[in-house]
Amino acid sequence: MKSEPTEFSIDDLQNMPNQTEHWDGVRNYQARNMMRDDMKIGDQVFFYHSNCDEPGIVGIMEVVRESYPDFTAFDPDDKHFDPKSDPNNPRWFMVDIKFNRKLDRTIPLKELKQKPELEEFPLVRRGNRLSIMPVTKQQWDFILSLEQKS
DNA sequence: GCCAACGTTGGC
DNA sequence: GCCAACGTTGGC
Repeated sequence: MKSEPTEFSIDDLQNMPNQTEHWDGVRNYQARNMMRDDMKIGDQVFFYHSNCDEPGIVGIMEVVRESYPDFTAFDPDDKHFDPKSDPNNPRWFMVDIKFNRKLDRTIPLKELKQKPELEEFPLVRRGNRLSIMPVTKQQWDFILSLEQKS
């Protein structure tokens, strides 16, 4: 899952009560579907910092609550307000995410792009703009194996 | 700040 | 249903 650290960083997550926060503001159908249909309690998730000095994977979190309506879509004062999302038939969903740990170092996007093992990983594919994307077990293990290097 | 690559919108 | 125009994302 991506977030701009100026908006919400892994430190912000770590400092939340219970180190837990709802992942609101996703307004893309593909990303929504993954939260709504695929993310289950106990699933491990990489936290990715985007749009910053060193874009990359910075930590690990865990799903602690499965899909429920993103209430920020109902609030006209909220940045992510969407008048088309009806509380009786919500368009947008979110999950709750809990801090697990920071990686010992940021694993930069630049480095991930150089790895033939990650050719199929959506994050490094051209033009990818999804803020949430699936990680296979193989990709997960490989990425974690990079943590202690260089 | 630029711009490529998308996704969404809305006229027809 | 097509597609041009527009808006957003996000690396660089």
